[in-house]
Amino acid sequence: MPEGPEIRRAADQLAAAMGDKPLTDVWFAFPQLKTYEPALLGETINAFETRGKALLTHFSNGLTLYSHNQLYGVWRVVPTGTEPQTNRQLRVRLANVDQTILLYSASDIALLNADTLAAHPFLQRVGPDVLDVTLTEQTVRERLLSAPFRRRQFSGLLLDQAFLAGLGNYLRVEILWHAGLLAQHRAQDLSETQLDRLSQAMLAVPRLSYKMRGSMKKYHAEAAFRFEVFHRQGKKCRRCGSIIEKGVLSSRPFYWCPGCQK
DNA sequence: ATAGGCCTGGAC
DNA sequence: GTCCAGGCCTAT
Repeated sequence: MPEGPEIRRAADQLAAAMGDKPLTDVWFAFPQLKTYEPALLGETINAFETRGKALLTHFSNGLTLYSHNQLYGVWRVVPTGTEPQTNRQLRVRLANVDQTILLYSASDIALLNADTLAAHPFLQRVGPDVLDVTLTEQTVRERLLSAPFRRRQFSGLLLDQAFLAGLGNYLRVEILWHAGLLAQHRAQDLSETQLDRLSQAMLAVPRLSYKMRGSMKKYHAEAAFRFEVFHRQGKKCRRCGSIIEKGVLSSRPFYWCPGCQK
């Protein structure tokens, strides 16, 4: 369940399912987490927080479950007592009397306290979250122009969670199309107008994706975020009619419109 | 900046 | 079986 908007949507669903009801079942697959099961039983969940693609489940006793879904982890919500049949590896189960949340396949899971949370290697280095409503275009613009980010090509910069948290490959591709920029460009070389367009797109595109309930059509068949270039190689750009191209940048698939992005 | 490895599931 | 993927870490 990959990029920031999808993780945040999952967090919303988990929060709605668990509410503030006490936990009646706590189960972890990993042996080193099993010792925490009794301590969490009867506790409640204070909040599901996201920091980019990391999900933090804060329990009422002060512990926090850190989980990162990488490319493959997935959360499910089911009525308690109706665990689905699946080939996926169950890693976490938390339940109250009504609802059960299940985390499958994720391998990057830890239980943290206030101290270890602050010291966590990923959380320590992530930048501001693009879905944080207090993050403004002005702040993004200043960050783009600050050292060392100003010298870095967008191909790598937009995937770097230390720059901004929550962007991933489809958002990188879509943001650069919306801003009309090439992945080889650097902030230090942009005009004022280009900087405005980029900082605007960096917030607007992920926020629109979140509003549209993410990009994952398999899970949200109705209305998903619409890609303009991602996975559209060989098709016509809806803005200029040019044929969309595909390549590899920062060892990830990259898509662009040669007519719109120069 | 880039390559390779890790982890897992789905498409083929 | 093979390859690819929306991620991220480490080594170079």
